[in-house]
Amino acid sequence: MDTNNLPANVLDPDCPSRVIFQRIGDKWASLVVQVLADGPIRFSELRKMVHVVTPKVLTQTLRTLERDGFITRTVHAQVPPRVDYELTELGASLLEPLTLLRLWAEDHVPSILKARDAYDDAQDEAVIGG
Amino acid sequence: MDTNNLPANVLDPDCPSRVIFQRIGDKWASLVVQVLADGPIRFSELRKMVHVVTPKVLTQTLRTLERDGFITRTVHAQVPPRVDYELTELGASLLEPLTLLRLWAEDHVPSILKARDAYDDAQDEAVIGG
DNA sequence: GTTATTGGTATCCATGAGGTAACTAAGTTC
DNA sequence: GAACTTAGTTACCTCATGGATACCAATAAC
Repeated sequence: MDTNNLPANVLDPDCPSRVIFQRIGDKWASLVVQVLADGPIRFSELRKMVHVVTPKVLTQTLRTLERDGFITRTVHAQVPPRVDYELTELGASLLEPLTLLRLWAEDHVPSILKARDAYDDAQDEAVIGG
Repeated sequence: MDTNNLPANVLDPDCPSRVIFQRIGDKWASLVVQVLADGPIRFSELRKMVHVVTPKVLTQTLRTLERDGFITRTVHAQVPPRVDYELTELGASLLEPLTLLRLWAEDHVPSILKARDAYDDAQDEAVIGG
């Protein structure tokens, strides 16, 4: 391992990649990015798409994504206000790995639910068996 | 949208794929899976690899991964005890998308840090400018 | 009988993530 | 002048996650 060239390593708690890796795993951030895949969208539309997120939390999520360079925020001088959010090139580049992960999750739902049932049954038997 | 055939959709809060998608984003789970990529490993070794995780939290993470069918837990009848954790086929299949995401994160660390600096500078100027 | 080892568990506690609800700006409509 | 609109902000509260610490079981070595 070449520590001079700072090899990024998610397992190192001091490596920025670990922080970034976990930011991607954020409850809302990755969902927002995937909604933005269909093009620019305004705040209220986004709220509807990402079902059940409070304005406060959505704002927090969007600010963080903006700060990290994943999205841009465009305020239109209108009344009532109109604000559009759009993926940057960086944000768009995240779509590919993120989509693969989403597809994996969607594909393996049955396997995981099955594993859970089997595990829970085994637990029950262990308890009954004493 | 065909609701009878249950099209998996991460954006639907009631879809199991959303839960699973977010479990992958768990602080420790995805890290553990990536460590297990190198083959079976015992509890104490795992703790050293995933740097700074308390035994309680590691146990919780491992139990959840086991329940969801990502890993197996093998207890050897020895004293002192030896417990090995190993990826299942399901868990191993997650490695591919997860690795792509990790590589993305590691590759884009500089871009993100740069975006952050630019954003913070802009914020500072806005404050100074009044 | 004391100590060391491994893989945990039990208990308590602090942080913070996220939810609720009310409020604001600013112009348009009624 | 009251109400509606969008895109938030603010204050307040709650609950779960995760951290710190101590302890335990079982046996072998000393």
